This record gives sequence, structure tokens and C-alpha cells, in this order.
Amino acid sequence: MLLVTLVDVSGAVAATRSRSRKTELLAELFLAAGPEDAPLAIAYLSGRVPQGRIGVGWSTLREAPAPAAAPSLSLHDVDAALDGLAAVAGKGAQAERKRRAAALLGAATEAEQRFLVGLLTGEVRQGALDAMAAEGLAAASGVPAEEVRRAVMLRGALVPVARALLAGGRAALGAFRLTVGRPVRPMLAGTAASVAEALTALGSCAVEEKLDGIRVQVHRDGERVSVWTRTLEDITERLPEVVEVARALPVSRCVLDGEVIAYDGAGRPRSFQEIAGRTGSRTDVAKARALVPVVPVFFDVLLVDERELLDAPFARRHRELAGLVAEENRVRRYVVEESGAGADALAGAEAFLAETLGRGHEGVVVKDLGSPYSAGRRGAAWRKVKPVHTLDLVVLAAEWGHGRRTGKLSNLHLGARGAEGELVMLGKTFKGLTDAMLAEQTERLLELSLSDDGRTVRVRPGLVVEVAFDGVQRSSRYPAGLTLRFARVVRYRPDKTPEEADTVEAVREAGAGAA
DNA sequence: TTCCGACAGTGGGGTCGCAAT
DNA sequence: ATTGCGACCCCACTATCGGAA
Repeated sequence: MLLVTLVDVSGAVAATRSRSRKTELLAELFLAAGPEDAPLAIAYLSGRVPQGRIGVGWSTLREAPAPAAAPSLSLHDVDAALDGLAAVAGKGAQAERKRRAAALLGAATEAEQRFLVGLLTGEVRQGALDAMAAEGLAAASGVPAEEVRRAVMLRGALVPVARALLAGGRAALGAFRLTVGRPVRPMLAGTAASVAEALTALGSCAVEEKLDGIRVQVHRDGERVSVWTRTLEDITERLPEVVEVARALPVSRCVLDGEVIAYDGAGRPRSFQEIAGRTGSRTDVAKARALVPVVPVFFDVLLVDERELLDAPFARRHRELAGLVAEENRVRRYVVEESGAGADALAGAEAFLAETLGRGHEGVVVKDLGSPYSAGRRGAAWRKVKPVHTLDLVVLAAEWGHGRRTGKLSNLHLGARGAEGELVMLGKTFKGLTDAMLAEQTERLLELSLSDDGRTVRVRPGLVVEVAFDGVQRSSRYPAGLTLRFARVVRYRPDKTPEEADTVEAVREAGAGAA
């Protein structure tokens, strides 16, 4: 199949907002590709490259060569070029990657170049990625979408499922079962504004500690142990402590879900930054381990010996977990039975949240005790509750938006008042803004404009915004040495002047309170 | 008819490893 | 030794479609 065929379909998918139409277009293309080309077509149209890390990003692709006049590239040509790129390493790698990328782009037409650049920078913006591609695959093969989705969740990837389905038909999906040694997509949590809201939504539930670390899925088969992240990266080699804990469990096979954290000398949880640094270290694991030893803390189990538990209710899965894993390697929890739901249960759950925060953790996750493990879904069955802080900050500048925000000032630079009354930048945010707010802030900020370099508009201090955030973290980027974690705009404060905005000192205190 | 679950889009800061400077 | 880049970790929120209620 020619790349141009796929690029045309991507354009058509982007041009319609109807999801059912997108699904039809994808299905037609997958059928046309045939078993030979469909895996590549599906990978590219779901915004992925099979090679994974290829070391090519925006910077490498900045200056594209003149486009080809006529399309000639096939999907296999692209695949071969990406194989070549992925294999480049060592001295001169940057230049060699640039050369190879330019050769590929030079063989592509203008439209093909745009698609390839988007694909390689993770910005295939056609309003249909992984989940829509799975829908398209289901439509193309005449198999219920639910079965395709489940197979993808259990295999952890779409392309192998597509290959099997197109070659072997619906019956081939039976092979995709929970398999020890092969990770499934983890179940994710939705949010709730308060414990009360979560309890009302869920009935019989467990309120569990939410730990601020790295999500891990651990598989053990005999002496063989593997550890994966949320996106199913294999990090077994980096976390020997986790392997040791798994090997010591009194079973021969199991699949566990949990979080890796670290404690300081006083037994308080260390910051996310420290844990992430440790988990990311792979060159000298022994040294990293000595500095920041980690501990796995599990909250779910998907398989024990021959018992597959994905579809078992959470209450049953937790009984299995408690029988398998020592208390110090399990999250603390507070159980609310439906029969006991009421003021007492709410008070108990809220007290548990307060204790959890007091121990230095992030918040709680409230989980429906009757729910199965919905691999890969941001299930309504799990709801996280975290405290939110807010401050009033001054807009110092704003960046022009991209995509659907083109022509609107979007990303706000936020400042607090310093000791001398000067404004100190603390970070940026583009979150929480409705279309109406985007339109209004664009107009107001342009009135306050001091300069515009085409990317960033600097403004006179005038606009004050109420910003919500989860906490304060150390920063090497901003002058005060700190920045807000997950900042988002709640509302404008037209009633406040920049002189009435919060101070850096107040931000620091909010951070201390949050920790 | 209205409501709500699921998706995609729009990006944020920190950290590590690698190659270039 | 420092810097730039890519890739990954954590993530919040809004708009929209289309099926459920």
C-alpha cells in the first residue's frame, strides 16, 4: 500500500467530526490494506510507530527538504526507513539520523511530509487514535468492538491483535488471555471532588491510600519476575527490590498491581521527584538503589497460581491479595459496607483521608468492591480524591495556542508577588479554560500587550487568575526555585488587582501544607 | 429528550541517558 | 563539564459524539 492512500484517509478522518464516519473510513482502509499491510496501516493511523524509540523528534525534523512532486513511498518503504533510524547509535548518530530523516522526507510529497512529521513527533491529530483504530478494526473484521477492545487490553497493544484477527478471524481472539509474563493495560481511576461524592457514587467500597510514586505491574512465574510501568515499559532491571519482594511471595505464579514509593529516614514518603529519578536510573542501579531504596506497595491482584481474577469482584481480589502479600507491601484501606453507609461511614472515610494526608500521602482512591478489573479503562469504579489548593496569580505573558486553539492566547505564564513587590514567574498553565475564557483572555491580554514575538505575548500585569494546583515542587527552571504541580485555571478574578495577588511566600507555605 | 461515558486534544514540569559542544 | 534533545514519569481539564436512561 502507498503512503499517500493512508495520508488521504487520515485527512478524511480529520475532516469529519462524526465518530461513526471516522470508524467507517478506518475500516475501509484496513480492509484495503490486507493482512500484509494492515498492521503498519493500523499502527500509523493510531499514531504509533512499531519501532518505538527512534531518537527523532521536532528538532531533527525542523528543516524538511523540498517535497517530492509525486507520491511514491509505500508503507514498507517508511517501515524500512524507520528500522534504519532506530538502529543508528554512537558517535555521529545525530547527524546520521538527520541525514536519514531528510532522505525519507525528501521522498515524500508535502502532505506526506506533514503526516510523517506528525507521526514521529506524536502529533497525529485526526481525532482518532488508538481507541478509534480498535473500533475501525472491529468494523473491518466484523467482530464486536468489545471483543477487540478486550483483546487489546489483555495483549497490551493493538497491532498484534490486528495481525491475529485479520489472519485468523474472530476465533484468533481467544488466544488473548491474561498471560503471566505479558502485561495488560492497567485500570485507571476517574476523579471525584470529595470523599462524600465518591461514596455516594459507589456504595460498598474500599477507601485506599493514594501513593505518589510510579505505577507498577509485577508478574511472577516461578523464579522469573517482570516489572512494567503504566505504559508497559519493562523496568525489571531498574527495580531489584521489587523483584526480591515478588520472589519471596508464597506462590509460584501471580500478577500484581501497585505503586512503587520510597521512604525517608523518618518513615515519611519521599517526593515524587526522588522516586521518579530513582525509577528512571538504569546505568548504575546499585548506586541509585543505595541512595533511594524503593518499596512496592500493592493494591490489586489479577492472577494467583491457576486462579484468573480479572473478572472477580474487587472484594474477592483483595482477599487473595491479603492472603498473599505482607501488610507493609499493601496499601492501607478503610472499608465502607453499603449496609453501613451513612453519616458514620462518611465520617470514617473522611478521617481516613485526613490520616492518609497526615502520613504524607497524596490522597485516596475510592473503589467499588463489586467491580471487576477493567483493564485499560478509566473506570468509574475507581475514583481518586486529592486535596486542591488555590491561589490568585498574575498573568505575566501568554503563548499563542495550537490546533483548535490557533489564534487564541492559551498558555499563561503565572507570577506571584515577591518580597520587593516584584512579580516572580512560577510556571505556566493552559488547563481549565473554556472556549469562552480563551476568547475573553485573548482580547483582554492583547489590550495589555507589551510585545509579541509571534510565540509569546508579554503583557502589563493586569489580569489576575485563580489557579488550582496539587502541590508545590522543586524547580530548577523558575527563579523562586519552586513551581506548581498540575496548575489549572479555576476562574478570572476581575475583582482583584495584581497588588492583591498572592505572594511567593504564600505559595511556599501552601506547598509545605500540601506535603 | 436529556444525561453521561469514552475519546481526543492541549499542553505542563521533572528526570534520565545519550550525543554534541 | 555542560547543554540540547528525546522519551518517559506524573497529570487536569474541556469539547464532543453517540449510546444509555
